[in-house]
Amino acid sequence: MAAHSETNWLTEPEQRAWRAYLRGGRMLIEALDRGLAAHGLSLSEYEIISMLSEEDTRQMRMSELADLVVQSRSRLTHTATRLEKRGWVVREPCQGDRRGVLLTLTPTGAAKVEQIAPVHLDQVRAHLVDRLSAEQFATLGGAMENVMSGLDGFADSDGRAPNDRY
Amino acid sequence: MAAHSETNWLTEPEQRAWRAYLRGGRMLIEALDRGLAAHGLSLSEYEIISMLSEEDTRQMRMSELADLVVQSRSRLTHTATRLEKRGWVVREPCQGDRRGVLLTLTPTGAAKVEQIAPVHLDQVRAHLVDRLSAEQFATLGGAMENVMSGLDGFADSDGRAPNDRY
DNA sequence: CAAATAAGATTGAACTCTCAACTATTCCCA
DNA sequence: TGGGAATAGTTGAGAGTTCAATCTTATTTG
Repeated sequence: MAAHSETNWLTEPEQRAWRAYLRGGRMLIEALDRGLAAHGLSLSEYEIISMLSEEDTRQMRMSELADLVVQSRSRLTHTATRLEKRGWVVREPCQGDRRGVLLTLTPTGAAKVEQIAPVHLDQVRAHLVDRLSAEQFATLGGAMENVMSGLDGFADSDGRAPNDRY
Repeated sequence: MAAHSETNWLTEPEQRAWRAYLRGGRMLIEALDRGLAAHGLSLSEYEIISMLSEEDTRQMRMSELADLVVQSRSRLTHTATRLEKRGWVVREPCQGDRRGVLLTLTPTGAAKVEQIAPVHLDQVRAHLVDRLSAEQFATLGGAMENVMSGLDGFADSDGRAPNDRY
């Protein structure tokens, strides 16, 4: 057993796949972001109000939402403040836990989601779904679920890893 | 044929795959970014010097590099300036086209890439490659190549789409 | 060939995100 | 039950990114 730490480089096909993932992913996100920018919001802003719109109460705890959209709590705080200024969300106290804040979608915000959703969906189709076979897409989804489960709880919402508090 | 524009929502499994892609992708990038942050650089900075290190001349035109790593020219200009301050790259005039700039990896920069590459690779393996079957990973790569080719030339490096210049 | 247009890159101001520090509340347990 | 630790969220300053305008050099075309 070689005890030395020789680097196990990626194989040629692995290398290629990894590059495609990184570059293609960046291109996709950018395209979607620009698509939404034409309607006055960014992809991550859309994710936030869209997630809220799917709750039957139309509200969610800040930290829960931060985890869901993979943003730091601090970032969500700032973004929520901006969204609040635009009238799309409001903060409500969370009864039962006075530390908590419920970010709540306003009717205006809900209207915005409904207006944007079909547009955004078209772009997701055009750039992603329609470019893949059903099987490819399903495999992609499964793969990313694997990735997610491996990373679950990897870092908390403010960037400190679980084992960072020694 | 219904001429109305009713929204064709994603099917349940499509929805699930898309969400996994978005969330898993964000988690992955974030994990890799943090992994590199521990060594003093961000993922996108690493991408830049890593791409340069693979050229036999160890240099690349700004715009070509910007396209490769999917950053706007402006962003690359700023980032290159910061990398230059750290001594990892230098700008050189591009003979043959006096508009051009060749971003060039310094020996120090090359050393940094060599130092970081194995670390980064381990993280890519741990969070992505090792979590997927060979077939899943290959399919993922192929899928993202499809996405890439669909988006190729979709927007230039400063964010203006090809058909934006009317 | 001169004017117009395009391409390569930069600039600086506005905006967004990160990081560390901080307040407040709740949880744990001795 | 009280005090330490963990959780929820915010803050502000610094770092990074975007956007539109600008400058310079190449290329096109009338």
